[in-house]
Amino acid sequence: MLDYLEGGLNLVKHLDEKSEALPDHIGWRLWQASRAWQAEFAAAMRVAGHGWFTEARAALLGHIPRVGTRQSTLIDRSAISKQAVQQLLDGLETEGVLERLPDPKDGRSKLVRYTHKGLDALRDGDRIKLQIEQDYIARLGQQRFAALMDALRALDARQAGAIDREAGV
Amino acid sequence: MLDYLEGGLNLVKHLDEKSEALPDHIGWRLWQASRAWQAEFAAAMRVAGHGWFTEARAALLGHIPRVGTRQSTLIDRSAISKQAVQQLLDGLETEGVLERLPDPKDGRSKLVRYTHKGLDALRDGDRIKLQIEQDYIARLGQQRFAALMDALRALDARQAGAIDREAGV
DNA sequence: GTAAGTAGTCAAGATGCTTGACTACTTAGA
DNA sequence: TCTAAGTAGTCAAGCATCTTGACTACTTAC
Repeated sequence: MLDYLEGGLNLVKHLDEKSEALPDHIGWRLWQASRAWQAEFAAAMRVAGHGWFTEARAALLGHIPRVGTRQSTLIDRSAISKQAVQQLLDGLETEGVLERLPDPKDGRSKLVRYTHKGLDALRDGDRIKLQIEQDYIARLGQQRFAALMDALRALDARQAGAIDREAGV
Repeated sequence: MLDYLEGGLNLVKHLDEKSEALPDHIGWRLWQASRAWQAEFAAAMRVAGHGWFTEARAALLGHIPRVGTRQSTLIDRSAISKQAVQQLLDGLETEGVLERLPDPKDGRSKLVRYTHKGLDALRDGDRIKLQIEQDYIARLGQQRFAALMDALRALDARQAGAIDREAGV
């Protein structure tokens, strides 16, 4: 193997770029596409003045409906530990995007709610999502885009189903 | 892994209960699908005895062809800083997955090469990828799966094009 | 042969996550 | 009604991943 490398950089380059293609399986493609979307969205959000926006925070916000939610619900819903959720909420609260209120129904619990600033960001986010989607449709064509969404939704349904079976539901 | 999938289940539940539309845009779907694939793959790798396997390391290994590569090439190719690449390589070297050799052609440079252990992991990884893919095909159907891959490849091509334009190529 | 550029390293720090240990409150049940 | 168990949230410490800045060693261009 080293013989190849010692044989000259051109050969190595050739092997790298032509003979051994970069990964082209579904996992790699999904990862690349997801990263690209995240990067595009985050950049647009920063341009729109939401400098506090990060990927981790976005992932959490994706689980908070506009009407707000209980912190414990959020913990159940997101895939991370309650301490991680709490730390992210601390940051978002400091940024003024969210606020936490005591739950009048349960003295242990807290309600997480968007501030005005948070709702503004959601609105901008929706606009940016639509813009990116329009761009994707323009490049893929309506049909291929629809097929993409359809397949992704079907995959999601399959995962929920898998859990149902595991849980004996 | 299960935590994540459970999150997906709760997502569905939430839709039923509160009927507030949760994210259903392309970015969210891509993110969910990508995370699910990563989790499934990583779990299978750990079961196969590759306990050192993590997502960050996987992302780096995805850029290292079987014949190995120069560290600087790896730095160019991956989207992270050279120091981050180095730290990941340090870890993988400690785990015995990779080794670094001086480049006989360039005294500054180092060659990154898989060890026997690393090549074993690649082989298991390929097997697992195929298994997951077969599972996806079984659930989506050949046609929908092909449409998914086609759309993802088309998106990737568009991004490469965008970069080319930015670089003035 | 020297100035500029490239490859890699070392160090310090930020972010995002983890586990463990804890307080405060609610609920179930003898 | 007590009390034990469970739930909601917090505090603290630590790990993994990634960043920027400063540096050494080597190569290349002129």
